[in-house]
Amino acid sequence: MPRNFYTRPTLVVAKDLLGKFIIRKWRGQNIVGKIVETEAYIGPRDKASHAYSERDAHSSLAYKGKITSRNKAEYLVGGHIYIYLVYGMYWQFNISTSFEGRPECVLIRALEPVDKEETGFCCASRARCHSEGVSPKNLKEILRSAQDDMRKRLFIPNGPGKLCNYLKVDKSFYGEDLTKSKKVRLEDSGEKIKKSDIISAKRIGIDYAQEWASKLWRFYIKDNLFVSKR
DNA sequence: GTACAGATTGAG
DNA sequence: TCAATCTGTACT
Repeated sequence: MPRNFYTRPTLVVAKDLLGKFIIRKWRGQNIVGKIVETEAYIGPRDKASHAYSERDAHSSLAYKGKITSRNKAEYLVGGHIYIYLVYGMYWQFNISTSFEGRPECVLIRALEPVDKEETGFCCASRARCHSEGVSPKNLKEILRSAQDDMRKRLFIPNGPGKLCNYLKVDKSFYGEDLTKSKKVRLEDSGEKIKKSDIISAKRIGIDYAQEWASKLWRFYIKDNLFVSKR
């Protein structure tokens, strides 16, 4: 995706990211996932944002926010990777949005695994149904068994920490430019997600953020099986 | 230097 | 419901 995709308003980007492919080049192969769940963080007034600061939130310079060694990638022009560790063990993959100097970003919360076929991309779940000769009706059962198989390796990218494991990304991707990187990029899948298939909900794990905790800034594709559990 | 909470997760 | 696990940040 080009720069001007990422520099639009953060809530627009967060919704528009649904259905896009993340393509990670790793050891000569492509690891691909379709984005199915996102969350917007709009600092520094947003108390859930890492750019929030009590001191700056109400000043006329409130767009500035605090800058630390952890959150400085949030301030880069849209299209850069902001990645950090939570709870001492899980990486969180974010994409900066808006202009340089504006600490706004989108957290990627879940992907649907995608296989790259000779004919192009297709969804792994569908490919597996096809190869095993089962109807999509039995998809849930298949996914459950696949999940059992892979649980130990956290390979199912249905959560923000798990998708980093799936994509093989870590702190070394901090500040990477998605429009230029040779290791990871975003691509339009050609799939247009209908407005009625985009669900808005409260963001997860930020109950401390007071009035900002109730903002409906989490977006996911309706009925998609890879949306993180709640 | 030290204390402490956290944009999660899977097990029980 | 709970604990694993460790870094960034604030504060002494």
